[in-house]
Amino acid sequence: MARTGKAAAEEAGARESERRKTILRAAIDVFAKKGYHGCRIADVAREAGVAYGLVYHYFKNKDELLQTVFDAGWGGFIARIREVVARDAHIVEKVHGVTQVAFEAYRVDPRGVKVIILEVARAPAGERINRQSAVGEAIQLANEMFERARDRGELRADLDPFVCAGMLFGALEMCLTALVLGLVDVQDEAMVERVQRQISDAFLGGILPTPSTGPAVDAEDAWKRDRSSTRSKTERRS
Amino acid sequence: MARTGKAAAEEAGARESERRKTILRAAIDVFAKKGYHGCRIADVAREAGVAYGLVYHYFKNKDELLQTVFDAGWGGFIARIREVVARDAHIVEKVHGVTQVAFEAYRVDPRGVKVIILEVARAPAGERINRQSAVGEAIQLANEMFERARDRGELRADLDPFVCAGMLFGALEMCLTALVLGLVDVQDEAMVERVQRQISDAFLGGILPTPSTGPAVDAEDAWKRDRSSTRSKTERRS
Amino acid sequence: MARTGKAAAEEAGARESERRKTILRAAIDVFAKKGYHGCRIADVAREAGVAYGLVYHYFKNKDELLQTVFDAGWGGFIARIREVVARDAHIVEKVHGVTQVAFEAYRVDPRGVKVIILEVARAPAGERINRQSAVGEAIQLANEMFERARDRGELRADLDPFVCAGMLFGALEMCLTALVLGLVDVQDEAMVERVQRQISDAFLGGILPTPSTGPAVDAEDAWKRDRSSTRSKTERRS
Amino acid sequence: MARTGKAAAEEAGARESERRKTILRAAIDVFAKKGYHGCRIADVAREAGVAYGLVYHYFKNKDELLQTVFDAGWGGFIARIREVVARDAHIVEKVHGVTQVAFEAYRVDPRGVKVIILEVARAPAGERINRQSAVGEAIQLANEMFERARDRGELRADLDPFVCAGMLFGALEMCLTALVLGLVDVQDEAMVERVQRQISDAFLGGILPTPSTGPAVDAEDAWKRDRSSTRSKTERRS
DNA sequence: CATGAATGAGTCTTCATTCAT
DNA sequence: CATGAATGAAGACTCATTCAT
Repeated sequence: MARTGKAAAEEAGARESERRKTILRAAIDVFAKKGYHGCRIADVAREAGVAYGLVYHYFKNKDELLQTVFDAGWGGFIARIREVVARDAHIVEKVHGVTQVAFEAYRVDPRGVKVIILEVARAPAGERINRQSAVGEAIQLANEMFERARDRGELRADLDPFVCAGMLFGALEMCLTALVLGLVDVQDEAMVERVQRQISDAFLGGILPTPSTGPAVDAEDAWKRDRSSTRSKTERRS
Repeated sequence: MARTGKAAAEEAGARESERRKTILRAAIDVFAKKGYHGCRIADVAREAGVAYGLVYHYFKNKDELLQTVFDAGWGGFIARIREVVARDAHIVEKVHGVTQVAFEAYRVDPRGVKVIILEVARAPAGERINRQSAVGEAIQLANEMFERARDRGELRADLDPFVCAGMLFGALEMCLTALVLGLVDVQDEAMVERVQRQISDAFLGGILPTPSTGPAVDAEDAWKRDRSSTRSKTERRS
Repeated sequence: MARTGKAAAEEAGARESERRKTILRAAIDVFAKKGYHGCRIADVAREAGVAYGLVYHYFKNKDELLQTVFDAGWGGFIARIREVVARDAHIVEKVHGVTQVAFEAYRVDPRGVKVIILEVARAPAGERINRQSAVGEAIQLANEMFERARDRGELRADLDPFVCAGMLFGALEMCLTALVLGLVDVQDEAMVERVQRQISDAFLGGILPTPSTGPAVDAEDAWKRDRSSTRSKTERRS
Repeated sequence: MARTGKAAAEEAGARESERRKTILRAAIDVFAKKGYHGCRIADVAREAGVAYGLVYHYFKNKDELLQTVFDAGWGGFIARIREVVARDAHIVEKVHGVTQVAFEAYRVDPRGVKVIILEVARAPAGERINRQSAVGEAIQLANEMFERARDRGELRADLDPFVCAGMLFGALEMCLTALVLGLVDVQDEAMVERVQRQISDAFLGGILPTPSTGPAVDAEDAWKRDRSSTRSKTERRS
């Protein structure tokens, strides 16, 4: 092939990739702003500054667009989590690592995280995206991590690894949700940093084996005394 | 009581209320099965075994249906949470109380919880339900709880109440999500009980003030040594 | 059930059927006027004087609409043909019967016949309607008819029943096409009658066993003499 | 001939013509396979192994593509028919000639014939191709042929030339349709030959003047006795 | 109260056609 | 000539909502 043709092709390829990225970026922004169901392809096209039909040149349909957003974002996230989990390190380091990955994702692309959390991470039942490959996948991964930690004696003996996994990701997700939804004024980077650190620390404080029995003892008694009364108050939801 | 007009009217009222409840119940089930956007009014009507248009007798529109599901479920939940928070008790008891409320809701109506969590708790931006009255409301409530606890010295000094709130609800929500999505085999009530207990304990272990410095110290060092390398690995999202 | 409810239901049922028929009729007319691909659902709705969406209340989609037109028209046609074929009668009577059925269909609903012939009878390959259940079905039917006639000695011995079938339906279809397309001025009913009679007669004249060898003999010689020259002229289609 | 510039130009021209033919051939095949409306330009391009836009270099638009297919195929067909009609020969020879032309077309390019028959010969009303230049044109041509035959006394006196024309082309078209649609196993060339011969013979048997009154007489009586009953059975189309 | 036929605005999706390279 | 990215008009289809009975 001639030099020109090749160069042109490369340039075209680059431009194509450019366009595709533009559209994907626009989709993330629009999804973050109006939600998946609340936006039209036209919105994405307008946001991307391209013609209506071009979206369909790069993506089969609206669903695939969301899928791609999901795959790119969540896939990268999971990959980094996996890398942390695979390390041969103490659970303390791993928890810090997971937390770091989650917050770094937020710092790099808060709107992307918003879409992942709000639209796909727990996509409503019956939707295209399999939740077991989203939340479930993450939990499974963390589950393995905590299982190994337990086997190495790095975990409180009375805790199920699966519960630890749920708690860690739950804490991360909910706190990021709070940031994402603007429930917390994220004036400065320091604040985010601070939240991140607290999550790691508090979580670890709860799951590491405690040499001394700790302070939870008497509290437990208070709880037991109160429990039945609380329970009886529960009614069925209409 | 008279058995005449008044009784008839009551009976009629009761029957109406019955219908309404039937439809609401059907809505919860259908939302849980196919998601809010994935179902049609016709689905709700079929599930309830009533005629198409009857849904509109009892509910202004599809949104109000979801709102009502939300209000009934979430409203009740929040009310019970509020009751727990209002108690003059140690934070340990309160945390146990909040956890108990959440799990009791799951035990009583798992599908209702599913809908709340998946459909409305963090309804995508631009949707009818104000998220600040969902997740935000709960977090705010817990925030106050932890603030008071901090003021009473029941909380680790280095923790923001708001982070504690996020962590608690995050842990609860994620673990319930796991149950709700069937990620965990919920063969028996004992398993649920066990998960509930672990969440309380682990969470409390992380947030209560520690008399002894605890075991986290050397781990922290390991973390600090590793941190920068982890950080540098973060790449941009496409 | 109360008298009123029943009457209302019946009335409603009748009205529904009425609407459905109206739409079907409109579809036939619009298909006849603009062709299946050339018309929009909106055209059908407008022609029927109903709202857009109502078409979808009675028919799953555009295709089903065409299918229904086809089933109603062609199904009835085939049924009548089948009745004629089943008669225990001389092939002469049967051919007259088949011809009569075809022309009667045209007299009763020329536009319906037009749609059947132009749009579905030989729907282009890859289309929804299986042609083998259209043209093929008719030919198969006639084929059986002529097979029996041959067995009874009512057919020229040198003719394949299948060819007879093709010739009969071909003649009918082409002549009806001519009428339908307005290639012939159909001023009066007498003209149509006349065409019908001629088709039967000429066709029968060609397929009935000839006592005397007839006049075709020397013609055959002329043909043979000419044949090779004609053939050599054929070129390939680009 | 020089081997320089002129040859190069010719070669270029030939190559262009080659491309054009490739595309046209691809169009015929794709139309035959999926129908005109059922295929996209992309399908044609893929089949031809050329780029998307190249089709538009050689053909103004999709319609022109079909038009060209039609013109090439039908035009050639009509031209040959015209040649046969123009001969100064007995109607017997001419009918054999017309039949021969039709079948030869099928032998040379069955898919081309398929497209002509299914897609354009009776293009639905409102379509680009004027039907009077397709079926109508052929019928008109044959009409003249039979008119002349009638004037020369070569035709049964009671037949309209126009009906003869319709019957001949109808028989040809329907039998070719049967071949084209695979309704008949066309294992061998002999079968096709056989069908061709039978059509000519049977058709001629029906339209040539019969010296003796022939065998149709009593059949006619049976028909007349039966007719009214058949007629009364006609019902309305839903 | 109940019913479900009727309405029609809102969107997705397709695909012929153009155009810059 | 060739390519295929870009355009956008056209139209099928959905489904929330209304309304007459």
